Amino acid sequence: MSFTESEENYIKSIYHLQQQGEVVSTNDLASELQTKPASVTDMLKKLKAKKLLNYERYKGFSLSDEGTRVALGIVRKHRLWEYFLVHELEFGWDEVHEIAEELEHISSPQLVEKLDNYLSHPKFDPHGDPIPDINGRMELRKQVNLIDLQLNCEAEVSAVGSQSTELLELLKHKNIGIGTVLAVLKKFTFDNSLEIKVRDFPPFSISQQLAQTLFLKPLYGATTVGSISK
Amino acid sequence: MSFTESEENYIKSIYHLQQQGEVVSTNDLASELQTKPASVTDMLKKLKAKKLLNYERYKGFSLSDEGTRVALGIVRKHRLWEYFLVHELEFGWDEVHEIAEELEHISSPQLVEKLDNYLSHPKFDPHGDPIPDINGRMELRKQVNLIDLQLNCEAEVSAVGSQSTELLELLKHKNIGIGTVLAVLKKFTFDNSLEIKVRDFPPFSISQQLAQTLFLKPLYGATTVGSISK
DNA sequence: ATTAATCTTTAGATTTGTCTAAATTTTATT
DNA sequence: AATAAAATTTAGACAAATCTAAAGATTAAT
Repeated sequence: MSFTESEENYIKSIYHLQQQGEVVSTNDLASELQTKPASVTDMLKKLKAKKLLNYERYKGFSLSDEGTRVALGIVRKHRLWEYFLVHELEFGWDEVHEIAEELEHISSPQLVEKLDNYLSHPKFDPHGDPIPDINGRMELRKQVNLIDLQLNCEAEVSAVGSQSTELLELLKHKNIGIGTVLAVLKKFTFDNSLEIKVRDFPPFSISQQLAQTLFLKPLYGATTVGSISK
Repeated sequence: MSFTESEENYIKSIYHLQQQGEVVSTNDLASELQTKPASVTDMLKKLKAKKLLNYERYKGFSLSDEGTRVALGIVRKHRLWEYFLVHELEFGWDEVHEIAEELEHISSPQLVEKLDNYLSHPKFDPHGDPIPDINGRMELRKQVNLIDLQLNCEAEVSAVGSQSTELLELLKHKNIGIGTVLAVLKKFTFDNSLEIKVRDFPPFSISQQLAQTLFLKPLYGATTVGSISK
């Protein structure tokens, strides 16, 4: 079975929102896709009819197994093309997302496999996201300690190393929590403090002790700190 | 200005039909695009409104300079991708057309230039068709004797060197005629015979004497091609 | 537990590209 | 030149994907 570009975009967005943890809502999906909730509802019905989605009106929705399989196929194509654009064509890693959004809809399965082979089966794309194999399997993204995070690489806080009230108080004061997206701008060797930038806030600095408690994972579609997309 | 995939397909088809010499008609275009004449008329009006086409109802049409420029851009992308698919991804030259039909609609101009650079500015695609440069200029294609045809380069029989019944009998037996598309798979130096492959038939071999009577031109836009700059 | 606020869906319209069937224009034939 | 044939265009309809506006369902708040 084949799908329209629009259907594929919905499937991919649902997949990504599901990965981010929360239950996906019609409104979430509408804003992710830059469209209106009414349009989303229409498409949900189509995807349900094609058995890609578990959906009941007013009750929410999630990808079916088949929908997930399709989503992983699109993600595979997107990330392989990003890898090609950066490592072969010498694009910057911040320039390739939009182009890959087009390339991911090219349908030939043979093309994907030949490309994968040509690139020697890369496991991660230029943003650090894992590339699913032909069966949809991919390596888990490992959490990285903030201390070890690459400069200017956006990542999302996924765990904290302690639950102490003192730590939580400090995190709250600095507007950092699970899901916060940030990047390291500078590392100071004098005291191992870091200058970081949290989305929608001006840069500020944090201590080595604090940094050590924060674990992060790279973001899908991460960009330079200057131009926050997604 | 940008164009829909459908608009681009119309522009490209008009370009190709114009290259084949005759004046292009609504019916020709409809059958080329596997659609109906009424649909063609609708699109012609759209393309005229976008100044890509000189068109007056019932009087015929032709690409404007701007339309030609756009067509050459699409042809450039198509042929560069075909080159990539065959020479980098190791597709057979007979497998790449449909895939390139999709890839030619990817919009990024930067991608085209990086790809061209990556491939070291090839002048001809795997079928022997010339690849327009960024200004729409490309090398003229001349008729080539079958003896001189490059290996694995598809070409269309455009002339035979004799009208003898003996020759025509042989050509008929081998299913070769004007317009036949074939490629040379192998050349044998022992007797200068050639192993060739005619579309839709298994490969077979022909003698030096026969090969010498056959003149071919690479597929698609036949003879002329100027440059439309600016 | 009502009411208010929010979220989701329906109803009906719009745009793009297509179609069929009928009308119009051009061209070819007698 | 008149008429038949062919090519082209118009008129009206449809499917896909979207929109706005309004109605329906759920959730939150008093």
